[in-house]
Amino acid sequence: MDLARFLIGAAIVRDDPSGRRALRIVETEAYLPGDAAAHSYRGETPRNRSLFLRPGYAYVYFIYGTWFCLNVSAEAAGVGAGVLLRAGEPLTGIAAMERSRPGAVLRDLARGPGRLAAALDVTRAQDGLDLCAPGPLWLAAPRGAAPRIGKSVRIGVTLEKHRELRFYERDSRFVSGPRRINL
DNA sequence: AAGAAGATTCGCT
DNA sequence: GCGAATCTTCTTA
Repeated sequence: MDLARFLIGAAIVRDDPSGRRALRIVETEAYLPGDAAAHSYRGETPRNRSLFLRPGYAYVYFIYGTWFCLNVSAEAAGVGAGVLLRAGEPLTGIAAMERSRPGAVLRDLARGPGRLAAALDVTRAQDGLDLCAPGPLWLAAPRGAAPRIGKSVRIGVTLEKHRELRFYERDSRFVSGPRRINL
Protein backbone atom coordinates (compact mmCIF):
# COMPACT_ATOMS: atom_id res chain seq x y z
CA MET A 1 0.00 0.00 0.00
CA ASP A 2 2.91 2.35 0.76
CA LEU A 3 4.49 1.17 -2.47
CA ALA A 4 1.27 1.89 -4.39
CA ARG A 5 1.40 5.53 -3.22
CA PHE A 6 5.14 5.83 -3.79
CA LEU A 7 4.85 4.65 -7.40
CA ILE A 8 2.56 7.54 -8.36
CA GLY A 9 4.92 9.90 -10.19
CA ALA A 10 7.58 7.24 -10.74
CA ALA A 11 8.34 6.06 -14.27
CA ILE A 12 8.14 2.61 -15.83
CA VAL A 13 10.73 2.26 -18.57
CA ARG A 14 10.80 -0.29 -21.39
CA ASP A 15 14.01 -0.83 -23.33
CA ASP A 16 13.84 -3.17 -26.31
CA PRO A 17 14.98 -3.25 -29.95
CA SER A 18 12.36 -0.67 -30.88
CA GLY A 19 14.02 1.81 -28.53
CA ARG A 20 13.10 3.33 -25.20
CA ARG A 21 9.55 3.88 -24.00
CA ALA A 22 8.72 5.51 -20.66
CA LEU A 23 5.48 6.22 -18.82
CA ARG A 24 4.88 8.40 -15.78
CA ILE A 25 2.75 6.25 -13.48
CA VAL A 26 -0.46 8.10 -12.59
CA GLU A 27 -2.69 5.35 -11.20
CA THR A 28 -2.09 2.20 -9.10
CA GLU A 29 -3.98 -0.29 -6.97
CA ALA A 30 -2.66 -2.23 -3.96
CA TYR A 31 -3.42 -5.93 -3.42
CA LEU A 32 -2.46 -6.84 0.14
CA PRO A 33 -1.66 -10.06 2.02
CA GLY A 34 -4.94 -11.60 3.18
CA ASP A 35 -6.88 -9.55 0.61
CA ALA A 36 -9.61 -11.73 -0.90
CA ALA A 37 -9.45 -9.72 -4.14
CA ALA A 38 -5.74 -10.43 -4.62
CA HIS A 39 -4.48 -13.11 -7.00
CA SER A 40 -2.14 -14.26 -4.23
CA TYR A 41 -5.00 -14.84 -1.75
CA ARG A 42 -5.32 -18.58 -2.37
CA GLY A 43 -1.63 -19.31 -2.32
CA GLU A 44 1.14 -19.64 -4.84
CA THR A 45 0.41 -21.05 -8.31
CA PRO A 46 2.49 -21.18 -11.52
CA ARG A 47 0.73 -18.05 -12.71
CA ASN A 48 1.11 -15.83 -9.64
CA ARG A 49 4.44 -16.96 -8.21
CA SER A 50 6.06 -13.62 -8.97
CA LEU A 51 3.83 -11.97 -6.37
CA PHE A 52 5.71 -13.97 -3.75
CA LEU A 53 9.12 -12.61 -4.72
CA ARG A 54 10.70 -9.83 -2.68
CA PRO A 55 9.62 -6.27 -3.56
CA GLY A 56 10.31 -4.83 -7.00
CA TYR A 57 9.71 -7.75 -9.35
CA ALA A 58 7.31 -7.87 -12.29
CA TYR A 59 4.13 -9.95 -12.08
CA VAL A 60 2.39 -10.10 -15.45
CA TYR A 61 -0.92 -11.96 -15.92
CA PHE A 62 -3.15 -12.68 -18.88
CA ILE A 63 -6.76 -11.64 -18.34
CA TYR A 64 -10.01 -12.36 -20.21
CA GLY A 65 -8.07 -14.17 -22.90
CA THR A 66 -7.01 -10.86 -24.41
CA TRP A 67 -4.92 -8.53 -22.23
CA PHE A 68 -1.88 -8.49 -20.04
CA CYS A 69 -1.61 -6.51 -16.81
CA LEU A 70 1.62 -5.43 -15.10
CA ASN A 71 2.15 -5.50 -11.33
CA VAL A 72 5.08 -4.89 -8.99
CA SER A 73 5.64 -7.38 -6.16
CA ALA A 74 5.36 -5.60 -2.83
CA GLU A 75 6.10 -7.61 0.30
CA ALA A 76 8.89 -9.76 1.70
CA ALA A 77 9.88 -12.98 -0.08
CA GLY A 78 7.26 -15.65 0.51
CA VAL A 79 4.47 -13.12 1.14
CA GLY A 80 2.01 -12.63 -1.72
CA ALA A 81 1.22 -8.98 -2.47
CA GLY A 82 1.55 -6.57 -5.34
CA VAL A 83 0.72 -3.24 -6.91
CA LEU A 84 -1.17 -3.11 -10.21
CA LEU A 85 -0.06 -0.36 -12.58
CA ARG A 86 -3.36 0.97 -13.92
CA ALA A 87 -2.47 4.00 -16.02
CA GLY A 88 0.45 6.05 -17.28
CA GLU A 89 1.26 9.31 -19.03
CA PRO A 90 3.45 8.77 -22.11
CA LEU A 91 6.84 10.47 -21.69
CA THR A 92 9.15 9.06 -24.35
CA GLY A 93 8.87 6.57 -27.19
CA ILE A 94 5.37 7.75 -28.04
CA ALA A 95 5.70 6.67 -31.69
CA ALA A 96 6.53 3.11 -30.61
CA MET A 97 3.59 3.06 -28.22
CA GLU A 98 1.26 4.20 -30.99
CA ARG A 99 2.55 1.34 -33.11
CA SER A 100 1.67 -1.10 -30.31
CA ARG A 101 -1.73 0.52 -29.76
CA PRO A 102 -3.20 1.02 -33.25
CA GLY A 103 -5.97 3.57 -33.36
CA ALA A 104 -5.50 4.90 -29.82
CA VAL A 105 -5.18 8.64 -29.24
CA LEU A 106 -2.43 9.94 -26.94
CA ARG A 107 -4.62 10.08 -23.86
CA ASP A 108 -5.70 6.45 -24.30
CA LEU A 109 -2.26 4.95 -25.03
CA ALA A 110 -1.80 3.72 -21.44
CA ARG A 111 -5.05 4.74 -19.71
CA GLY A 112 -6.08 1.40 -18.20
CA PRO A 113 -4.06 -1.62 -17.04
CA GLY A 114 -4.44 -3.66 -20.22
CA ARG A 115 -3.63 -0.68 -22.36
CA LEU A 116 -0.57 0.18 -20.28
CA ALA A 117 0.93 -3.28 -20.73
CA ALA A 118 0.07 -3.26 -24.45
CA ALA A 119 1.69 0.17 -24.97
CA LEU A 120 4.94 -1.21 -23.54
CA ASP A 121 4.67 -4.64 -25.23
CA VAL A 122 4.73 -6.30 -21.83
CA THR A 123 3.70 -9.98 -21.81
CA ARG A 124 4.34 -13.08 -19.73
CA ALA A 125 7.84 -12.98 -21.20
CA GLN A 126 8.58 -10.12 -18.79
CA ASP A 127 7.08 -11.91 -15.76
CA GLY A 128 9.58 -12.24 -12.93
CA LEU A 129 11.96 -9.50 -14.09
CA ASP A 130 13.72 -7.42 -11.44
CA LEU A 131 12.36 -3.90 -12.01
CA CYS A 132 14.95 -2.31 -9.73
CA ALA A 133 17.88 -3.42 -11.87
CA PRO A 134 18.93 -2.38 -15.38
CA GLY A 135 17.17 -4.46 -17.99
CA PRO A 136 14.36 -4.55 -20.56
CA LEU A 137 11.85 -3.26 -18.02
CA TRP A 138 12.63 -1.15 -14.96
CA LEU A 139 11.35 1.54 -12.60
CA ALA A 140 12.77 5.05 -12.24
CA ALA A 141 12.20 6.81 -8.89
CA PRO A 142 9.81 9.77 -8.75
CA ARG A 143 11.37 13.13 -9.60
CA GLY A 144 10.28 16.67 -8.93
CA ALA A 145 7.46 17.94 -6.75
CA ALA A 146 5.29 15.31 -5.07
CA PRO A 147 1.99 14.99 -6.96
CA ARG A 148 -1.38 15.49 -5.27
CA ILE A 149 -2.65 11.98 -4.69
CA GLY A 150 -6.28 10.90 -4.49
CA LYS A 151 -7.63 7.53 -3.41
CA SER A 152 -10.74 5.50 -4.06
CA VAL A 153 -12.12 1.99 -4.07
CA ARG A 154 -10.54 -0.31 -6.65
CA ILE A 155 -12.04 -0.54 -10.10
CA GLY A 156 -13.64 -3.73 -11.33
CA VAL A 157 -13.19 -5.76 -8.14
CA THR A 158 -16.17 -7.36 -6.42
CA LEU A 159 -14.44 -8.77 -3.33
CA GLU A 160 -13.24 -6.38 -0.60
CA LYS A 161 -14.84 -3.67 -2.66
CA HIS A 162 -15.08 -1.17 0.20
CA ARG A 163 -11.33 -0.89 0.68
CA GLU A 164 -9.78 2.29 -0.67
CA LEU A 165 -6.65 0.87 -2.23
CA ARG A 166 -6.63 2.70 -5.55
CA PHE A 167 -4.34 5.73 -5.81
CA TYR A 168 -4.06 8.26 -8.59
CA GLU A 169 -2.58 11.62 -9.46
CA ARG A 170 -5.44 14.07 -9.02
CA ASP A 171 -4.35 16.51 -11.66
CA SER A 172 -3.60 14.02 -14.42
CA ARG A 173 -5.86 13.55 -17.42
CA PHE A 174 -4.27 10.14 -18.04
CA VAL A 175 -6.11 8.46 -15.13
CA SER A 176 -8.40 5.62 -16.23
CA GLY A 177 -12.06 5.05 -15.55
CA PRO A 178 -15.17 7.01 -16.42
CA ARG A 179 -15.35 8.28 -12.87
CA ARG A 180 -13.03 9.69 -10.26
CA ILE A 181 -14.33 8.60 -6.88
CA ASN A 182 -13.69 10.55 -3.68
CA LEU A 183 -11.97 13.48 -5.26
C1' DA B 1 -14.58 -33.51 -16.46
C1' DA B 2 -17.18 -29.46 -17.30
C1' DG B 3 -18.77 -24.82 -16.25
C1' DA B 4 -18.42 -20.21 -14.31
C1' DA B 5 -16.26 -15.91 -12.95
C1' DG B 6 -12.65 -12.62 -13.12
C1' DA B 7 -7.73 -6.72 -11.16
C1' DT B 8 -10.34 -5.54 -19.39
C1' DT B 9 -11.00 -3.39 -23.74
C1' DC B 10 -13.13 -2.70 -28.22
C1' DG B 11 -16.72 -2.39 -31.63
C1' DC B 12 -21.32 -2.13 -32.80
C1' DT B 13 -26.26 -0.88 -31.40
C1' DG C 1 -25.22 -0.29 -23.14
C1' DC C 2 -24.00 -5.23 -24.49
C1' DG C 3 -21.34 -9.02 -26.30
C1' DA C 4 -17.00 -11.04 -27.77
C1' DA C 5 -12.27 -12.59 -27.08
C1' DT C 6 -10.94 -17.09 -24.73
C1' DC C 7 -6.66 -17.68 -20.03
C1' DT C 8 -6.28 -19.28 -15.21
C1' DT C 9 -8.26 -20.91 -11.31
C1' DC C 10 -12.04 -22.46 -8.43
C1' DT C 11 -16.38 -25.07 -7.79
C1' DT C 12 -19.20 -28.88 -8.34
C1' DA C 13 -20.06 -33.66 -9.97
